[in-house]
Amino acid sequence: MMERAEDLGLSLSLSSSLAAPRTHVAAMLLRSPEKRFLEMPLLPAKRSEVTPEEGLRGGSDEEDGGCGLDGSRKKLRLSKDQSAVLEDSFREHPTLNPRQKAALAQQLGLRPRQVEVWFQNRRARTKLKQTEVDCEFLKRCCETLTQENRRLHKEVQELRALKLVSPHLYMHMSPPTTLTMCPSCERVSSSANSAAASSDRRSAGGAVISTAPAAEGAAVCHRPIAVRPQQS
DNA sequence: CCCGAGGTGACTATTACTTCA
DNA sequence: TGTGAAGTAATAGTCACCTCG
Repeated sequence: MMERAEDLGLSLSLSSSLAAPRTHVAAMLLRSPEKRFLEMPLLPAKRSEVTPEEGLRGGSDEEDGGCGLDGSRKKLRLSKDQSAVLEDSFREHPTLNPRQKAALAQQLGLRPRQVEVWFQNRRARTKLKQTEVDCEFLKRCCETLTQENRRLHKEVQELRALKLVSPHLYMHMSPPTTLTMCPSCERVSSSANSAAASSDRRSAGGAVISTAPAAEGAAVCHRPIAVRPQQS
């Protein structure tokens, strides 16, 4: 965009220290076909339409480029050391200001544009991964809630059946011990307290959760208003 | 040796924001 | 003070290359 890759005739090379085959990757780098373009003059990629003046202008990163003579995209593989430094830096601050970018580039023997691209990709891929994790988490939440909902529906049906068969027994039995949470006020209530809570509601007007079978399995908050005794 | 999947460097298009005339 | 153009940075989407099983 702003930083155009029209740096004609610039060769892409790792600094000598980084080129040392200390790692598997670096070693491979030196013997693989990639090596050929590490020393290859770079031309604009699909930007063959770049005008001569653009080509000479040179972007803010005048070391831009990255493609071979045939116009294909050629990739530099970062060494483990370089990646580690970039990772550390990313953990510290996921976005770089120009000075940090330049410093990192110098430290790693890369072009600022490469550092910039690395951070762009890192942000994008981190976000993507996080989205996947979130999605997975929400899926599990959904499954759990669906199961819980099913269970509550079943419970309601059983209670209704019981009420029809023997109302006397139903009147005197202790309520189910289900814990429920009001979706609106998020107060958790044990339904064993519901009877007391009902009377409580009448007297104090506080928000309570109705666990009456008629609630169709959904916890309903009879919340007139948060009428809690003010603590003076 | 071939092939597909996954990782990753590089690029383009788009959008949002800032600055300045 | 409001406004449009230009510049800049970030992001989304994609391509291309490479490695690995």
